[in-house]
Amino acid sequence: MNNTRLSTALHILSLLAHNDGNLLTSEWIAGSIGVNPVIVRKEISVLKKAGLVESLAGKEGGTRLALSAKKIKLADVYQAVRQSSLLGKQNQHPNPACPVGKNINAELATLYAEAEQKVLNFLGKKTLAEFSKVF
Amino acid sequence: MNNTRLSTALHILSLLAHNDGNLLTSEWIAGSIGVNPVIVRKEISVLKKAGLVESLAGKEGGTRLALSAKKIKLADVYQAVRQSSLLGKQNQHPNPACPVGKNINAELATLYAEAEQKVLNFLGKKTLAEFSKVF
DNA sequence: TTAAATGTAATAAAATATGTTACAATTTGG
DNA sequence: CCAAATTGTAACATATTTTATTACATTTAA
Repeated sequence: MNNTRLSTALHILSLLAHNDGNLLTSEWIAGSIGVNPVIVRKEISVLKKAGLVESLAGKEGGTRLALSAKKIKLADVYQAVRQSSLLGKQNQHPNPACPVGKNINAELATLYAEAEQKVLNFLGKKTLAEFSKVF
Repeated sequence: MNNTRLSTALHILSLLAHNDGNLLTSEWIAGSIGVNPVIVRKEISVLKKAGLVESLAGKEGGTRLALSAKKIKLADVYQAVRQSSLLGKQNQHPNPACPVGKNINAELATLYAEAEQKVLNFLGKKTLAEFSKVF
């Protein structure tokens, strides 16, 4: 997760939470984040697949939350944008002739999954409403 | 942490733990991981600064643990290789004229630090000895 | 004194992430 | 119906990060 995707997603969702029901355009959102509107549309596409937002095409179109901000957990957002293991990639070509090389990736997978679960538990207790109420 | 550095470090340390006291060369370690020996030496350099391993230069040189595997916590390893926030980068150019843009990075920093602390707590309970005993 | 190792800088290559352009499809209002 | 504004997405370009490689000075044991 060495990228800005979760930050971008939380920024988008915070803006939507602050404009409850109103449709915001990707261009307007992009202006608040300071990125290209296409980046915003791509991230919105991901959030849409997760059922967190909905969009209307065409003139006067835009995006709004699909759920109340109280019902959106930060864990849902994380899972929507998540691409790879939190603690990193496993070693790519471990030597199967070595007892450590042969088994390390399975062991790492377990460890990383457990660590990630701790983060999910934490993020599962926080809602978008709480996160965005300070703005 | 979208890289293999923690995996590589744990692989190195597991090999050292399994050869208690013996000096292992970067070339030998690299052969088990399946990477270039210079990658191993660079990672060892980082682990050395953290006080986890020690090396001897010259012929018959190599690297060994500087502490018993029971005294090395996986949190120490994580902190040694850690470079950036676990949950990613903050947004780079948020618009200060927007209430959300103005404050989001501070809010993200707090959230990300708390999440990372959960991982540190988890990894602080695990030792290298436990992690590597299965090999 | 030679061979084998570390330590590290410099560079190259590969992989990821971000940005941009373009344009079809959709939808509203005039 | 038409023009304007928007989404959705593909294709491509650029930038950044990660990994690999080469080179070589330094250290140390036999």
